[in-house]
Amino acid sequence: MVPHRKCAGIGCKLREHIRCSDVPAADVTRLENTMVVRAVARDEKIFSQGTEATGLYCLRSGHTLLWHADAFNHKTAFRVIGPGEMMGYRSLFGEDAHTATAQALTACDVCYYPKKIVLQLVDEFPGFARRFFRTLARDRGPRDALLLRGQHIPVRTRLVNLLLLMNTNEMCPEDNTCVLKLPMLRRDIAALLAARPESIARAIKELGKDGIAIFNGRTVNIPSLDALNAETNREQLPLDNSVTV
Amino acid sequence: MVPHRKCAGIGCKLREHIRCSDVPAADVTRLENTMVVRAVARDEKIFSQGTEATGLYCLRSGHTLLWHADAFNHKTAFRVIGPGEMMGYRSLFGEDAHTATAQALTACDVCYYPKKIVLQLVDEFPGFARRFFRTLARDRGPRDALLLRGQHIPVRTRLVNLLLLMNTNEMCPEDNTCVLKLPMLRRDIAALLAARPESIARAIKELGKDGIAIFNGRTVNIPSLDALNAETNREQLPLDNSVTV
DNA sequence: CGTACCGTTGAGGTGAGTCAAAGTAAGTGG
DNA sequence: CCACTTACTTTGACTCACCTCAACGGTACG
Repeated sequence: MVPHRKCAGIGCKLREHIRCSDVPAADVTRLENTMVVRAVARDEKIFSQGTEATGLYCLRSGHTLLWHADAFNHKTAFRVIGPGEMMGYRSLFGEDAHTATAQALTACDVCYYPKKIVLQLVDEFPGFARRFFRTLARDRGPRDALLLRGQHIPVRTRLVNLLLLMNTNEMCPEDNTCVLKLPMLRRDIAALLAARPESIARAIKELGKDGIAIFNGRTVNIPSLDALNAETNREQLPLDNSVTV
Repeated sequence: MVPHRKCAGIGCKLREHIRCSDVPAADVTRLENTMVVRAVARDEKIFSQGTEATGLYCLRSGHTLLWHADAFNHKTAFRVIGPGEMMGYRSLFGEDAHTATAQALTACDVCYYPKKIVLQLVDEFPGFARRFFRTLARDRGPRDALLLRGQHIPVRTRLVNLLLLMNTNEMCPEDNTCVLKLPMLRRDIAALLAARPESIARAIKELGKDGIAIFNGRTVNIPSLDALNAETNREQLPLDNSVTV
């Protein structure tokens, strides 16, 4: 697999924050020493809704799905976390229990930073805090939700939005075509789009028939990114994806 | 009008943050001096999607609707801001243009704090920053959206969820009944629930017929809060509403 | 006493959910 | 390597909640 561009160099966004902030080497070492890396198997849960937030998680590799379950266990996925991205920071700073469950879509390597040291660094180093504020404020969750879960948008268009979102996270040639490998099952796509797997299958069939996106298992062939873009009328919003946060 | 409990004493959540933090009196005075209070008429915009975020807004009185417009101007409301609540902080810290428009549902008094001084205080006083982190992390927006806009939830239930959310913001007697005055039009309710005004009217009629919530213009009579709660199976999530943040 | 907007009601159409069943891929053990 | 199990995916028929369009009633305001 081609290494993700956000993985190149350093590993995860938290360390990127650290590196670009006014944190002395001694504290960086302290952070590194308390960090734990854990290998997580597919379908395994990294943290669970309702449990206490004890630290910060960061994906070194793999993909994770964040979902929320309501009172009668109706699961609603709202975010895909890719390599280099952090998760669990909302509950950490909210001082609440986790409001979502993080479940591995693929095998993952997860970095874990204990709450105590993260909060210490935030308190002591304003530059670090500022970067964190920015990440928190730019959390893509609410923004993505509008694109992926708005019911005035048909399922077909929501699926296209998902492809475009996943595309910004993945390698893609510059020649207006693209081959994309989705890390999730149909039922996960359904949970993300607030639809049923059957509806996803039908939308996939339609997109294939129209030559917009040809699905082959989890591999998606996109003959023309322009045509894909034309399917949706979303505006281009700046995303918090770049290496230099 | 009965004064809102969050308005009693100090006025807004930002000043509450300040008061409970380690900020010296001199800096508090500095903040007070740069603050501007503006009277805003119904329907007037406080800030607009796409414009630069130059400061922080806080409602001293009145209600405001936050909505987002997509490329073809399809408006989607996602949050009602009540007295004492802040808005615009997401764009402020994200260093992005506003991704939503704030429009007054009723006449409002709005406090405005320039970006510069807010960021200064955040940098200088960790206790203040910490409180802000908490507010940012606990932003009700994403959470409310699940209750108000999930399409697996019927419009009738979404309307009940809205009543329950508005209820936590308003005065309400303890005897299990409640009279609620909604600050918005039917079309605003529709925008919040991602539905059409006609569907809202039909849901209102149904709730009245069943004696769950009797609408009379913008006044809603709720004979039994228990019955209203029984209409929905939402879990009780801690809200960032209390005066002592 | 219009004009304009808001709110309600009705009739009809449809996208997506539900249910059931068949098809396909992916493991597992002999 | 093949039977077998299991889980995932797709398809079809049916249903329904909500949307659309259109008309009408209410209320505020000049």
